[in-house]
Amino acid sequence: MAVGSDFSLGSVDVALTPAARFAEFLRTRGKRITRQRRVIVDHVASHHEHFDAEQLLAGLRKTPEGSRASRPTVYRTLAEMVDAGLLKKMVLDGRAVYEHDYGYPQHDHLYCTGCRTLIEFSSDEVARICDAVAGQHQFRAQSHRLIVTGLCTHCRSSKSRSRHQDRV
Amino acid sequence: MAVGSDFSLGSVDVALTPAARFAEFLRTRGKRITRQRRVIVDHVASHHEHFDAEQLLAGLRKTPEGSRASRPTVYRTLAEMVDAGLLKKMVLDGRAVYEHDYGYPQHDHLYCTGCRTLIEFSSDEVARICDAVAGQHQFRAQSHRLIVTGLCTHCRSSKSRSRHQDRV
DNA sequence: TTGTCTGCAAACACTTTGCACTTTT
DNA sequence: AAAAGTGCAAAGTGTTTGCAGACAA
Repeated sequence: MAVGSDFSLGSVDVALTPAARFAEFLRTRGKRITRQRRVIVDHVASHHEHFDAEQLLAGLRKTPEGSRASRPTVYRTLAEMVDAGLLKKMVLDGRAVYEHDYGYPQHDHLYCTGCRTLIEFSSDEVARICDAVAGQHQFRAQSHRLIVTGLCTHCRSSKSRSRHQDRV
Repeated sequence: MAVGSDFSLGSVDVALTPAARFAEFLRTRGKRITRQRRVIVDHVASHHEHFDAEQLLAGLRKTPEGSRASRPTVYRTLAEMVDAGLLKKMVLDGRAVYEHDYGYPQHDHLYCTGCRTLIEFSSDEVARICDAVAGQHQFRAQSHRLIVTGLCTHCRSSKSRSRHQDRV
């Protein structure tokens, strides 16, 4: 993941707000800082849960500001935010789910097939293993994704009721 | 190519051929052993690489036998084979990829975004970590999936050429 | 002004489904 | 004969794209 700041005067990068970081990203790419892009980053930055495009769109439409961002624009902007290193994308049950990646520590997930909830956890062992394995295969690891699928306490109780299919 | 005998006199389950295992699965579910299901399992069992529905369909259509299995039937049968524990499904670049799961040891993958190749590796440490983490969160782990994304040696050379987008 | 962005509608890839007919049991 | 399976065509999902008008620089 190439993150670096093009102009580093001190310890710049880390202190930037997501919006500022995105603005910088756009600027260095000759892209424009439009109203919709601003509204979208702000909205995303103010919500810290995992979300998908549809949820974001729904959230935006609750505000007069965000109502003006269309679905295509939301999709386009999400892709840009991933490029900018603000968001991380993963695919669950056939749709893309996003989470914050800027200023957030590396982590992995437990995924409950009952309630479709993601639980975060950290383990530096995982990263260590990835590096080791990559090395053994002359592979240049860029990132990894570990998802432990199962049932959370809550869903384990109502297990027999809910038909939890294992789509991956 | 279906190999073995359907009647094992010694150690049962593990010794079953994929086709036999599938037949048993179908039987116990009141499902029927049709020509297309037979052709599909046999074809799948005789190819040991990762594949997606389209590749399987293409492969089937090269044989007179398999030509009679339609796309919907292939999809339906793949789902059944996953249920039967013969195949494991994962999603990469927006389409489902299958791999053998019957009689194959647990493993994880390195995924090259350049050539979209999966490289298998095993690490019991990973399973250990998953269990540990699940325990800490009162989570009942059913399975896990670890994918290390990056570039293989080959693609690392032609890195600048190939536009390797990071869809996940 | 210039060139990027946007919204719309249509297109997309992959997968699933309704239904009349075919097969297995 | 009864029940389950199949193929076809059509419908879904979630996401992407072509294009003309809107807008940031």
